Amino acid sequence: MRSSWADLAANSAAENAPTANNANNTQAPSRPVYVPPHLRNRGPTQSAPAPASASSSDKFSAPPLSDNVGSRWAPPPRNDYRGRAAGFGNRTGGGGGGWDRREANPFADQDDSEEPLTQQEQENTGINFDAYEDIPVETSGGNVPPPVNTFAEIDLGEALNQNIRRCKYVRPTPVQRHAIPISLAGRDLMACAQTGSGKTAAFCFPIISGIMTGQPAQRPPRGVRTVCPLALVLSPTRELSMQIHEEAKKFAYQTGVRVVVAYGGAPINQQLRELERGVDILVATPGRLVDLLERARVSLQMIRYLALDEADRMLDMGFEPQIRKIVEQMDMPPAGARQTMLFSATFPKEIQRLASDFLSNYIFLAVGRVGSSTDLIDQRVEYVQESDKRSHLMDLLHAQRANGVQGKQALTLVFVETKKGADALEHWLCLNNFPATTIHGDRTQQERESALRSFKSGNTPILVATDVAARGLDIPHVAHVVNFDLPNDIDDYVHRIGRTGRAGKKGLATAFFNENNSSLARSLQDLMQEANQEVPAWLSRFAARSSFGGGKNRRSGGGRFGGRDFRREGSFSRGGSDYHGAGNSSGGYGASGGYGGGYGGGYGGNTAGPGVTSAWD
DNA sequence: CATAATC
Repeated sequence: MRSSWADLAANSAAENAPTANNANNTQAPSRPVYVPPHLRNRGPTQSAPAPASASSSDKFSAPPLSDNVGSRWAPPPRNDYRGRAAGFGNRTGGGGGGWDRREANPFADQDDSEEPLTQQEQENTGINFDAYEDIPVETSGGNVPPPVNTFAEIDLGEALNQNIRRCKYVRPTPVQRHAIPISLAGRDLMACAQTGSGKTAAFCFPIISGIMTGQPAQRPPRGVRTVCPLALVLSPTRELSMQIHEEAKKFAYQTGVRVVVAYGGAPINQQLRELERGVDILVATPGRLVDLLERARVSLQMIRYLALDEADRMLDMGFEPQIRKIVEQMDMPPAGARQTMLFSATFPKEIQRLASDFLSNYIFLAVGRVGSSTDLIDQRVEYVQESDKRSHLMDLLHAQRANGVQGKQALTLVFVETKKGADALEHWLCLNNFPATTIHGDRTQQERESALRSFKSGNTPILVATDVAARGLDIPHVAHVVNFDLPNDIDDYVHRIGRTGRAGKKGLATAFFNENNSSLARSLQDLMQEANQEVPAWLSRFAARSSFGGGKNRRSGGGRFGGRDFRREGSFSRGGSDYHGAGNSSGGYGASGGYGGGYGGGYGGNTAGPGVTSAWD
């Protein structure tokens, strides 16, 4: 279980109590004082660097994982980060010198080893590495750093490596193999990769590593309550920000790098307190961040890293002004003076054009979608009149009920177009004895979070959602995504069905199509064709009828990628095999199989051995 | 047109 605020407060109080007595010779306990990351977590009275014997030559023997479970704190590791100034090697966890007085163990909810793996965990280890062997990768931009095959090749430092082990990641995912070296080289990046492909780690690892190795930050002026994060991660929904925060805390555990989240719909005071305890990486939704900036509680002047998750959504009509305000009109260093990383599963080229304002000499990276070419997601389209949708859904749910494992119904995520529609459908499902709940923007944040929890746990195996749940959310074991109402944009469809078939597992996606969705017919047909799905004849007729002009909804890059570098438009010829290697592509490893060998574990199907997992998120 | 995003 996650530590509640009450727990944290209690811990914090307990921690503060003894130090309050010798407040004369140490930092005032009630007022957090900025301490650069490399000086944090040292004993309160240690003002000089540790003796050289504690430096990077010291070996840290990792404790067995089982030592880290339960409620006790993990033993403080020695972060012998290679290349750091010698003598800073003994940041001890919970030392109280910095702003990490006590850091909740984000791995505390890991199972004890004596407890058998839950079915969920067994499935989590069932990564189908074979499915990734032939994922196409395209990079463009000048001087692209070569990809790596293992985490060991990347020098992330011992603390981060240990967290990677704790996460049970054994090797980097395709997007990580390419994106991490690019980011570590200090380059700006625009990356297209399916959600669930390990993007969070792909931008978190370089940020955390960079903060640990970088110059200590300047102290902000005394007495000012403004905090100055070094990295900013923006995402379009509160739940996604929460998820990124949870992940990032694991990666940053005992590195001395502090991650704080801020989003709306929750009391701001608690978030302010967390910020005042210090922040290196701020994960936020745009609205709450603007609020914090206007209150001058946060300043962006020290930002070295900017990451936009679901970047195409962040730059679409609804979000763009807020993002521009944050990135261009506050006090953030300009492109070139910071490192900017944009990630999304889809990247329409109009959005790429907008996004290029935020980037400087960037590298474009596209990693083929995992699910599409390998049929991990079984996509079906059924012709259903509006008036028949409910009974049709009932049929699907009945069928799904039989598929449930261990008496529990398999998780079904039902997307609708409107918030009212979501409430109505949930109500109707409950009336008909289907355990359903709903998540959308008219619900309180508490309701949204409890709906998501209840769905994830299987207590309410049917979740009716608007597009708030379409992107990025990692909900393991969604067996079925139903597009009760199809979206107007094919990219939204891609994101929605991406909630299933995750981490190399199979999933089912059913869409209800009727005349109201004519404008989507062509792009849906194309997408399904590219994914080797069976396209019903009636859909092709719709597509032929409604797409004379080519349509606004055509996908920008073809099937294997969520997008293609818009800087290369013009040299691009559709349908050829000149997909890779054209232009200034980073020759040598772009083509399929050109970097084979990285996944040669020989784990066929979905039955990899326990503990064998990848950094899929 | 909808969806999301501060109070």
